[in-house]
Amino acid sequence: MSLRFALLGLLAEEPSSGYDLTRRFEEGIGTFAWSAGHSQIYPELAKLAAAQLVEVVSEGARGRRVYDVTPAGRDALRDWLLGPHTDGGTVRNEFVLRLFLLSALEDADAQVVLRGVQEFAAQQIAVLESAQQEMAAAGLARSAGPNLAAKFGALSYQATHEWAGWASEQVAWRTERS
Amino acid sequence: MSLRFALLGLLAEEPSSGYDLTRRFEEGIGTFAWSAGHSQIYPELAKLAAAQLVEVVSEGARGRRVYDVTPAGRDALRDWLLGPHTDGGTVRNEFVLRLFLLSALEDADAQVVLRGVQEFAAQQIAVLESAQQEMAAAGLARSAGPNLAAKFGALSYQATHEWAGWASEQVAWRTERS
DNA sequence: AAAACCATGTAATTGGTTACATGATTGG
DNA sequence: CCAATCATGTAACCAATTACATGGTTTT
Repeated sequence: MSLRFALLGLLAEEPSSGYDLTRRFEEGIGTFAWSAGHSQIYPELAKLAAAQLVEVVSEGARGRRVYDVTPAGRDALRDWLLGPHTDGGTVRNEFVLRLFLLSALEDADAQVVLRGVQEFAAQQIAVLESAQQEMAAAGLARSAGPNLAAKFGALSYQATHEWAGWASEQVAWRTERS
Repeated sequence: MSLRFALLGLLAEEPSSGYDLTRRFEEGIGTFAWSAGHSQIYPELAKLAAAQLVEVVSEGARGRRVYDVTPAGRDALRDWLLGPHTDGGTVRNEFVLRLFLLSALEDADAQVVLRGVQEFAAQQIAVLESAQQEMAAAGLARSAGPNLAAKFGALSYQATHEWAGWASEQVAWRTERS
């Protein structure tokens, strides 16, 4: 079900072709929230169009078809976003899974991984912050979506960075005690 | 592939039955990293046993079978954790997806959701912190796994809380300008 | 005795990834 | 004219969820 709404939301932000949407899933939204490949996107767009939640608004070269949400699609999206989200849905995140399983490693190995994680997080923070400054400098044409995503990413990586530091201390403390 | 390693990791921390593992996926690891239902776990345990990465270490009432990782399983897990993790894998997180699509809502609606998110995050932080204090008070028997998870959760929710506040300001600013 | 919970499994369906397939357009 | 990229689609396979199915044990 989530893919439907991801597509509706992306189209609500900006009308796009299936190809465009595939690219957009490789950016912020794909890194932190949800991703999909083109082989999943094209059939889903067809279904959404059949349900009249999206429609083709222009056709271009190479069979390119740009979709936009219909008013019905906007309503469906709004209902979903404002509706009850009791369970938060299932989560799949291989990166975080690795972090959670670290305690299965010997201390020295765990420290190596934790240092790597910290480095990676620091690097990502730097990338996102410089991107944000570029965007701000390039004028006010900052659309909400990418901006929200970048901020979310920066804060998430900061949390990861801090966690890795804390975890590393815990492991060191455990090593000393033994 | 990830499920295999999730199971190996959980068993490395503590030998468990399929039923136990199902419950454990409903806690920290399921909320932040990876989850699975029993109908996926039992067949996967059978496959892991066939590959000699896990083994049955005891049988109890009601056909209960407790599994533990074998040395080969431990090696496989270690290789995976220390191996190259170039792409971080795909991410699926419905909660975060909702956040990313918020910009499709009208400002007033978005503010309602953002306030809800902030409240939820604050509440989760409180729950996790009190749980951690309880654990600390209950003595030193704090195993690494749940502890790491709780800390990760607390930091993640803090990031979410901060993000929601920031996003709310952004939306308010956009509202005024229009 | 009944309800709640422990404990395991399989089958049917849906969701998602990888591989296969084709062709147009643009830039160098 | 060649390579890169744009653009769309389907098929085969694997992963995951939901529904079906059974029975033992503990608690009230």
